[in-house]
Amino acid sequence: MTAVDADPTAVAVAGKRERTKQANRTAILDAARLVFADIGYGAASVRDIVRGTDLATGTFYNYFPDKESVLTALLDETAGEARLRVRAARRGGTTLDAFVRDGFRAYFDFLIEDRATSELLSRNAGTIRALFDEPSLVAGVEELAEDLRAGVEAGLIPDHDVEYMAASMVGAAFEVGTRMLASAQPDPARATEFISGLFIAGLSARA
Amino acid sequence: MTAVDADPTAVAVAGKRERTKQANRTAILDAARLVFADIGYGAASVRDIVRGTDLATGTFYNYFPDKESVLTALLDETAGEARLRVRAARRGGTTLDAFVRDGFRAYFDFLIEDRATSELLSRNAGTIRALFDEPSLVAGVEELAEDLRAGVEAGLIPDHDVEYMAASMVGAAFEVGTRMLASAQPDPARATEFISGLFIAGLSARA
DNA sequence: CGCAAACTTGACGCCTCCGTCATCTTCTGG
DNA sequence: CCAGAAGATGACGGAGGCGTCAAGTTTGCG
Repeated sequence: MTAVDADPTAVAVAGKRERTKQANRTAILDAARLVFADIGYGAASVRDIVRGTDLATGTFYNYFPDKESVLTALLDETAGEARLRVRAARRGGTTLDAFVRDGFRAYFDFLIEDRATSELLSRNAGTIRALFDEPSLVAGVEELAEDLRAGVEAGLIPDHDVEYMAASMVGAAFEVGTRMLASAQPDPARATEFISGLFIAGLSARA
Repeated sequence: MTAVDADPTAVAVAGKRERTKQANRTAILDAARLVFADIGYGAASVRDIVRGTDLATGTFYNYFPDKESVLTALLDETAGEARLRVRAARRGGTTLDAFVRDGFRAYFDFLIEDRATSELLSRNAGTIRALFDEPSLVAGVEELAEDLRAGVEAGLIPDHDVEYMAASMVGAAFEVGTRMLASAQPDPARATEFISGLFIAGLSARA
């Protein structure tokens, strides 16, 4: 905030008003991500979020009506991107091997790149699932199921129960990802190798 | 409580004092299981638990010092039993096939038998993991890892990364189990069949 | 420069939670 | 049957959360 203003030649890309608004919103989201990951969504209060910020209580309510809408924004903006990336990677492949490998790899890469969001998700997966029926990585299961269905129809993927395939892939990736992050030197290539081998062989077996 | 007292010939198996204590403790645990599953551990208050009971606030503190110790008791007493069952089933087998199949089957059976606990666990998995380092189904990953390690040494199980094997099995079972419970007529045999096939083939592939 | 609009601030009223404890009720052993 | 122990009860003081809003500050613009 001060450092940015220090250079008088810096042209205001947008009005100062607009820039501050953006900064405040981001500050709130960043603080919330930390708090939710740390003590969990349920235990967190709006005050906890505000405290992670240099804003006043009232200001919070200028940006979000309540705690839940902060979580929603967080999921839409950050986790939503992860979903897109994973899906794009998956759809790039034209073989079972590529479909599986590229999808998992994109997911593990994301976990490492944005650990704050990873922690938010793993800490609050149950709550997120309970709170919304639709969204987030957790219910990205649906997307996987869709893609698997398409793959099965195209003859790309063996014809097992699509729901179960999706569930097992997401569940395994989630848990293996957590394990990977717990290590001192997370190695997404190794994690990808393990889990891809598992599913490629596992799914290739006849129904 | 009234019905039990109605029969004057019913011999007090233990003093009434003792029986009431047992009943109160159970009432608190039952209410807590429901509340935690419903709104999540973090959002739950001691009052919420007490309200699910016909006891007074003060009585709660005669049984547990705080919310956390209720969760601990719940996990020790109920989920602990699940872990034992799964482990016993798994260890009964002398082939990879039996090890995998029986373990998964015991887990899925448990999910169906004790749905209240299942929901408690899936809703609060993240919190439980964050709260304790050691316990519960969630960290039953450790036990699986141990058993897998033993299996690998005995030549029963192919030599992949044990941590990753355990993580992927637990993660996949968790998610597939959730899916199974969501169905109108949960079929543990079908779920077991799917996931066993996946892992038996997937793990049998060379390292 | 100066004023209106936009935004921030934090104190306020209301509410719920926490853990305690004096008091009342129930049980038990003699 | 009774006295004393065991336990249940719920009101209480203290803490902190919620969402609001009057007052103050900053920005944009003519």
